[in-house]
Amino acid sequence: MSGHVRAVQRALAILKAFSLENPQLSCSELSRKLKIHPSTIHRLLLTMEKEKIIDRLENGKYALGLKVFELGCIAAAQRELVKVARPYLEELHRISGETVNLVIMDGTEAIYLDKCENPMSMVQYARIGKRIPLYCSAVGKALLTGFHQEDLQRALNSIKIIPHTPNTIIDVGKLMEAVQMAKINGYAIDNEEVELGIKCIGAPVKRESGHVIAAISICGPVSRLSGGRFFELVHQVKTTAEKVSNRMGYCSLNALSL
Amino acid sequence: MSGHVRAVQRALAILKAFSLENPQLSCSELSRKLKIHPSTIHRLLLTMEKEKIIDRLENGKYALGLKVFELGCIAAAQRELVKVARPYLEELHRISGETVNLVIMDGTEAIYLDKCENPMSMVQYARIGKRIPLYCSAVGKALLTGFHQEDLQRALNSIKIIPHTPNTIIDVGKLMEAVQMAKINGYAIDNEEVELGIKCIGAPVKRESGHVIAAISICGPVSRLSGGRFFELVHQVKTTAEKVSNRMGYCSLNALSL
DNA sequence: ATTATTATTTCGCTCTGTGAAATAACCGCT
DNA sequence: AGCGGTTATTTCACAGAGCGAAATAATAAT
Repeated sequence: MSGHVRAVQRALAILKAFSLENPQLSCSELSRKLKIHPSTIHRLLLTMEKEKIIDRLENGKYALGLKVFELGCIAAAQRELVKVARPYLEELHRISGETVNLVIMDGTEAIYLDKCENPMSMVQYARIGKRIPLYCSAVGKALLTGFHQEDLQRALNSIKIIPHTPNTIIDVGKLMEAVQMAKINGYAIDNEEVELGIKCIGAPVKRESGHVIAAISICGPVSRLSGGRFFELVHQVKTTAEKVSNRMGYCSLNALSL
Repeated sequence: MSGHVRAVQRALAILKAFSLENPQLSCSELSRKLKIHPSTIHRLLLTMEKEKIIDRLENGKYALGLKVFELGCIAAAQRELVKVARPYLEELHRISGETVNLVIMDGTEAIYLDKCENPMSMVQYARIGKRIPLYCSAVGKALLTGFHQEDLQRALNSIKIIPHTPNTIIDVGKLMEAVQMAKINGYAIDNEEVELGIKCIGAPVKRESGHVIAAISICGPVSRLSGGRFFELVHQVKTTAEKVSNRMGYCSLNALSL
């Protein structure tokens, strides 16, 4: 019938139980969290450890293994989008000097696929593989511009909105407006809505169908993303997103008339 | 008795079948490659697709999914070594201006855990998650310095040595010598043994036990890694590796007498 | 030392995952 | 179109794989 091999489902559930906040777990923790008999957890862990998918640490706990890391790199490398976008991200980073991100939507969040940042920078704005809410980030809003009115409505209603800063837009109506504006302008902003002091400019990447498949953004301290420079950066981000869109097979009227 | 849940083993075998060279595979390809009945492959793929571990592409083939990417990032982030080494790699990159790598041993190869390179550089020397042979790379030899004579002998004999360039050392005796030298000097070199025109300098990272757990290297075109600058870079790589070793809990007499 | 918690092994029973086979979809040919 | 060949997908009855209760061993907590 449909896909359900219990042992595998459970093994995957174990893998997914690990997170950035909780990168190492013991047998019993997993057992409790997943409501699976410790004996079974143990057996599955052994199986995965043998395959280097799971590491057992000195402290007896378990963690994601080297093979997961390796597979993750392959998963990233195989994504056409990453390959295509990379040089454009680098160019945008070079001309802007700011941290540049590439994200895609996954469920009700966005996930960082790639980034370029000054390796000597003191702050790290994002981390590849991390997730970020759609409703308060520039990339998130840029992604949401791909939705039609009703879908957007539905999507925003199904998301639990948590205020991260005083600036976070928590009103669905205002959010819809913001996305609407982003759609018209071709870019979205995050005005210290995720973190105070940090501003972002995001623009959507589209496929030939016009379907939004990703978003590109610039992030930085408010001081550097304001005044005349702000509009300059907006232009750069939009241009970059358009270039990647074209390479992914999207031709807007804009692009044609350039 | 020990870890063997067949369904899981097979699911993992499927995941491992994907590689950089072969990032997308069809049901039947997998079936042939792994000698597993197509029906079973299909069922396992469905199970994993449901969990976003596997993606089904437009062309009907399968690829590693977004979740694998995400888990891979967690696997990387959880490694203490990566966290500890990162700032030192960046410092080395800053002072040297060259591409810097961090690798660990895995089986009979080394695997890139992290790197710092000029994002505007034209060439990409390595890719995180990629593997590189022990016998011809600087990092490889640096890692091999952790072995005792007999283990080294055994290790080198069990590896199939493939000449990558005319400079690749294919004679086990000469290799042993090279590793011996590296052990004495505290650094290893790759003198265009992997790729013509590219030179590397590698140094081992050790734990408190003195056990070699990783290696750090600098890579670049021959022209930039020669003359007086070469020895300067050797010093920088060694110093960096020592700093990371210390942070990982290794105190050499050298380090104490600094 | 005593208890509580966790990790690991054993083992009999059941229900799961398996693979042969059937069916359907999809090529590339002529 | 129609026809062979490959591949994807579904069905189903059976074997034996994986499950979990329970027992045991190893740790941690007090």
